[in-house]
Amino acid sequence: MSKQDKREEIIQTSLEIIAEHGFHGAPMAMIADLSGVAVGTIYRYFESKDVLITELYKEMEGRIYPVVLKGYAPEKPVRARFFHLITSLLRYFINNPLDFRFLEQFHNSPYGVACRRDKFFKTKGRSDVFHELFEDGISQQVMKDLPVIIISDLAFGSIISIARDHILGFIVLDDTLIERTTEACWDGIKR
Amino acid sequence: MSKQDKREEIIQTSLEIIAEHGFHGAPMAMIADLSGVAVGTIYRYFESKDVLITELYKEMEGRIYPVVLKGYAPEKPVRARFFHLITSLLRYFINNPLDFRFLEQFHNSPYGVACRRDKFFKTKGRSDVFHELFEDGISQQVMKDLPVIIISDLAFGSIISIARDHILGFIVLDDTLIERTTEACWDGIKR
Amino acid sequence: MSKQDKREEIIQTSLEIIAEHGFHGAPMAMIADLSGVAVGTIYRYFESKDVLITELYKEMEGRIYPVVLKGYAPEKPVRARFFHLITSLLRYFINNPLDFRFLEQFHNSPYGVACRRDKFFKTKGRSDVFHELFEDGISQQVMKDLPVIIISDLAFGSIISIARDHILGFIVLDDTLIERTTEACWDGIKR
Amino acid sequence: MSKQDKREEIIQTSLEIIAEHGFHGAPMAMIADLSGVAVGTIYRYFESKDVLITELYKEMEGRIYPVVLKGYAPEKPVRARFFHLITSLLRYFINNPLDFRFLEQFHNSPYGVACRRDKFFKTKGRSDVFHELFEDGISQQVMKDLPVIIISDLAFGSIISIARDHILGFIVLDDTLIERTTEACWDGIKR
DNA sequence: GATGAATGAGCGTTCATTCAT
DNA sequence: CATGAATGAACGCTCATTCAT
Repeated sequence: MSKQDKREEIIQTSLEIIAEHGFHGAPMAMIADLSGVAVGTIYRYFESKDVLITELYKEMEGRIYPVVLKGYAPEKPVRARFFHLITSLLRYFINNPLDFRFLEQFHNSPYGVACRRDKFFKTKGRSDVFHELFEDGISQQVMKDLPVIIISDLAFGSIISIARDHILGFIVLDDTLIERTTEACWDGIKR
Repeated sequence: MSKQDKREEIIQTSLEIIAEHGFHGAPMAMIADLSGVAVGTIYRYFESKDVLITELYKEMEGRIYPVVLKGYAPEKPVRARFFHLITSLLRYFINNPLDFRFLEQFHNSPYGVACRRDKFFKTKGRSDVFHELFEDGISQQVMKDLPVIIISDLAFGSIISIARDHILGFIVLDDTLIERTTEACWDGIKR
Repeated sequence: MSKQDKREEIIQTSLEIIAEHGFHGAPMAMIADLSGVAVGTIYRYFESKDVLITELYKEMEGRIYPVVLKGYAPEKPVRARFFHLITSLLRYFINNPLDFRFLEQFHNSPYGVACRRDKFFKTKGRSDVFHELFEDGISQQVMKDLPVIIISDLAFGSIISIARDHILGFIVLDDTLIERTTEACWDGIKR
Repeated sequence: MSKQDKREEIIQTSLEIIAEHGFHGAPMAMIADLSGVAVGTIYRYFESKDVLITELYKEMEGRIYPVVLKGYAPEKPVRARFFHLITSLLRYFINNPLDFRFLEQFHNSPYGVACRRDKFFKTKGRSDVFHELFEDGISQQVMKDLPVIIISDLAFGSIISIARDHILGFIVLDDTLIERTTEACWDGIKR
């Protein structure tokens, strides 16, 4: 097994265990076992459990962005872009429930809060696609004149809850439901 | 100190510590210390830490419901009732950030998932105010014709995210902002 | 077993293991085992291994001082006082080889160096018996006009080496040998 | 880099790290890193860490002896020889504090005790310069009629303590102080 | 020979839970 | 009933040593 493969294996196994059992339910020894490596080996790839988790998060971002942005056309109208991003994200979560569960664990933890705070303060200058979209929407008066962060919460809060319920098996999201749900989100934020 | 008082004290202290430091950051010894009782005593009132946490959650519900339902008039139109419930809940979270932090910890944990699952299957028969409201809204064709659970996610997902950002200090919700935010939520689910 | 007894037991066991195997050769688990308590129990009495070791050192000082000072008469001439202290100390080490071995381990370790440094800087004002004796000796022109610390090294360095060799079994110190050795030490520092 | 060079490099690096951080503070990986070789390579030159340390000690002796013996004239009187050896040794320690620190670590450890014991039993037959000097001194009735080992402790114990305090910065030994200190040592052992 | 990734026993420490007082 | 000292399994992490390349 190559160095890259082993790193990948550890990442993937950690993802699975943490997604299923949470951070405390994922001892390094268990991750090692299920990864088929010795405990010490993990520490060759990740300085500490904290670092492993943080890297796992970065990995996650690296996986999601390309998928969600595939076919994204920044020149299209705000509404179309919103639909593209939201349905893509929703589909990603549906297709990758482990990623979703991990992200939930992550965001609800010291790491996540720190990360959120970081983003909040650092994004002032640069911008991610979502932020950009919301700012466009507001300035073009297509979206409500509310703080970006609230627009963001309205949209993400909703679809994350919905994704969660789908993954827990409380609803089954098919294409029409995804469409109509996104529509509802749009209704919430559009002017 | 009476039996009830002692129980209350333990519940309250647990709430504070868990809200601030999370489940792992709240050892029984610390809870005991700050509650002014012995560790063993906690086990007279709660079979285990798990039970304590679950009870804490029930306690929480018992506190929130009365506050949120205060002045609630089931005979009023769906829209008015929605506004009442959502703004009340939002205000409750704003005024009781510890409760909010605890609930977030709780929902994002094995307990929370189990609890959600329980509720989902048991609520089939009986009904809570929110459920009832959403069902009314849908059947009266005031709300979108989507599964109740999705309507619910649209509304709650949003306002929970917003409450979180307020508590983390990323936004400051004043009365107008609460009003306009609720309005946006309504836009999302109204037909 | 009383609380005091248990603390005493842990102290004594630690002393024995550390004296024989050094700090690294004395894992908490081994100390616990031989003390007849669980690992966790040690942590009720000592915050950490570092603290345990530091306390052990204080304990040691508390044991040695009274023994060495027994019958010490500050009004006697310098030479007599020197003989009293040095032979007492030598005898103490001979009778308590574990204490001696521990002290050697301690002094040769981060703890010990820090402790030495502390003493060096703090003793400027107050004074221990030995310091006082050496200062008296120098000012009365009975001892050589060298820095106190050098006088101290001349005396202690010698008798510690001698005690070590006795404990290792390379020599057998009897009363006459102790007497003559002390005499030699005295010759080294007397004017 | 030649085989000899590599060995030398490992020895020197180990010395520095161990002198500064002690045995536990000197992991093989760190030694390898700073030596510019791979961990595995060290094991080609030294069977184990224990062996490395023991060899390091031998190396040390090999370095000190020539320096201390430089200009040593066995035909000179005992006193002159004593002065030569003791001041040379003291100067060596002052000029090579790393060597001194290492030797202290070494002597205060299982290795050191074993080594001392070895020497004690093996030196019975053959003899080192110091031993020889002390035996000469005693038989010529220039030194006190005490066991050689005690004479040795009187001298070495003192100057090692003094060297330590100089290296720790508690005193500053200049030429006169070295002279007077050696004189004091001599007073201790001379008849 | 040299390499350094892999190993896993072992360490110091924590904390939910028990039970003698 | 209340207490809190005692327990020991479990955790994150280190590092001397091995061995495939």
